[in-house]
Amino acid sequence: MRKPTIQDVAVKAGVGVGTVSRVLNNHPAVRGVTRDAVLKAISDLEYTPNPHARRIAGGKSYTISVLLPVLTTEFYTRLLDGLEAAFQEARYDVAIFPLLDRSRLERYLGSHTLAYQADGLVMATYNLQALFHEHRLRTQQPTVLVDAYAEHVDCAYMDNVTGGRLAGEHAVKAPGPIHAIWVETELDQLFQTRVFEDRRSGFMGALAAAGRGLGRECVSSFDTLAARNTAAQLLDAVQTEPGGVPCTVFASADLLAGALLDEMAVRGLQPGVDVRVIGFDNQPWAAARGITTLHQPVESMGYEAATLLLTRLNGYRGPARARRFEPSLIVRGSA
Amino acid sequence: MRKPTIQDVAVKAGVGVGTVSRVLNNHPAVRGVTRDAVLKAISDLEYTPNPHARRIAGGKSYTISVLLPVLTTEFYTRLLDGLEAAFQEARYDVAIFPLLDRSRLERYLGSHTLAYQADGLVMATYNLQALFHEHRLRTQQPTVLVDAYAEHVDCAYMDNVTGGRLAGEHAVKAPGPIHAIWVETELDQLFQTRVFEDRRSGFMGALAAAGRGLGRECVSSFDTLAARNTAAQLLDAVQTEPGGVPCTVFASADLLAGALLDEMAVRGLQPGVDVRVIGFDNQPWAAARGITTLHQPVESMGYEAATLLLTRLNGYRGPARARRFEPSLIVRGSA
DNA sequence: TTGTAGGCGTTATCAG
DNA sequence: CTGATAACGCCTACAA
Repeated sequence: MRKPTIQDVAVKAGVGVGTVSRVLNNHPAVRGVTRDAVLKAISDLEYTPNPHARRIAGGKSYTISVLLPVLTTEFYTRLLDGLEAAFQEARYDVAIFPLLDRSRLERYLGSHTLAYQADGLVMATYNLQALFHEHRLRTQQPTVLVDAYAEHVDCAYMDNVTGGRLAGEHAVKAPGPIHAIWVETELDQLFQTRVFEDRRSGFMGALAAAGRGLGRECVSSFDTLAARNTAAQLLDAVQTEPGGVPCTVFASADLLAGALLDEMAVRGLQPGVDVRVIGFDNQPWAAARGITTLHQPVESMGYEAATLLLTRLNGYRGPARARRFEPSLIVRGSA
Repeated sequence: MRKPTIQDVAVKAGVGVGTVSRVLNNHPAVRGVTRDAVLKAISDLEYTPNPHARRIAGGKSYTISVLLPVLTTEFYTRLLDGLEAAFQEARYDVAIFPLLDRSRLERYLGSHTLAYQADGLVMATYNLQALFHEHRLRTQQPTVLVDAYAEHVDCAYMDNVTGGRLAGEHAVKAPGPIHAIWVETELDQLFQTRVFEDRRSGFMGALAAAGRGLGRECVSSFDTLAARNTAAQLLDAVQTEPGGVPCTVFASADLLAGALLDEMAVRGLQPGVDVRVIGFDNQPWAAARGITTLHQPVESMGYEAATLLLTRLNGYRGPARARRFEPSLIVRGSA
């Protein structure tokens, strides 16, 4: 009852192993009839190729390492969906390395791990290139950045500046003061991301272009409690100042927007009327709560990132490419 | 500049490949001098064996799949530290599969993935055995549960009943009412864990043994905001009822205890005097906040789980073994 | 105790 | 288009 091999399939289909290998790899030079016979043998035998054997025979590992932060957001689930879809089509395996902490990252970069054995590397959100040079990775693996941008590296990134701008352009459509809540950025330099800076600069730009100024700015860490407290502080200020309501608040992440809506409900403030709320991310629950927000084509970004890496693996040697993805505004009741 | 192979090492050390292979696998029949020479060649060349080649030649992949939830808690970082330490010693690679969502889990179990090819499986916290049967995994891989218990499977688990009991025994040392805050368990049956149930039953047992009853019970989801709200509710009730203070509160996770302390501070209630607080987990920040809590030997549990799996891989065929680990009470100012 | 040779399941390179 | 056959890097007898 041992696992069937390519040999077994070849015998059963009455062809040579080479032919079986060809149909396995979608090689064009196979006659239709032959291909069908092989395919039938494969399914009859419930044959699955041994990945280790192809790794050793082909000189490639057919494995991609994906390094990503472990924020338990839907964002990374969707990102992985996009990445995995593309890699699976190309028969690559993906190994996920959650960056739980800094020392773990360094271990991943040690030469004994799977990360080292992989054919390519996907780095999400954080640009760890610098660190890679410190550790002078011997085999410079093809690398692609996703949800991050850097020069001289292939990357697929979300244009958060544009996202911020769209939010700003929507904000200025209404009169009244405009406020914003930003997300506190990580302290560790290594784990820094420019996402929220970008959203801010896009937003500010739109306001400036419309000749509008920003009222209050608050900063909150990415945490429900902190978000709620920040929302309360902002509303306290807004409610006590003359002409404070109606106003518009750009909450630069849906988590913040949700907390703001909660706090507004307590105070009897009506979304879209007393306080117009614009979020960011289009989280799954954003629709139900009627949050006007920015949707990000995350899966597409992941898919494209994977595609960029695959072209490198297939021999592309040209200059680094950058693929930009634009968030789109989804208008709902909150603004 | 290509990766050195076992051949290169053999040449450099002036021995045959067989000898190199033997020292690689800790085979006893190698002379000390020879071994040293080989070892030197290995480190000179910075040679690392190709795991895929090992797999295909030896029939093992030397890879372990670790399935774990992605709660970004220190708990899983420590657990992985323990697991990886043991596996590294045995020259096994570990591939981490974060269980971001249900469909992803099913994909991991698909026959093409690394998880399927691994020599063994570690499942953390959740017992997914049932699912495995549904999917009738053909190659029943050796599996070990960690931070979870089930019959007929090797497992290393934290005795949360004892942890709860220790908390209870500490709680009953003081007079006054005793309250508790529990963590809401996951809705999806598949992703269920008994951890919090166990803490509860241990705690209740200790109270019963001491002839004491439980006052108020609250449930909170594992989220800072929810925890804070729950704490507020509890304190509202406690402060308004006669003889409500001083009292003792068992917060079954440090996250809950921290939120409780925050809310107490707002109300001017003194920890350890007005309200005695007992947490659970001994998070890194628990010491600074003076939280009396239960420390869990998480690394040891991980290490032991890995060891159990390794014995299976080395041919152990006996009955399932269960290794129990006991939390220990750390008394600080809060109780 | 050590070296040599055969084989593991694929892919890739040839002739045909 | 297809079938042999030589790699790929390692492990494991078997022989020395």
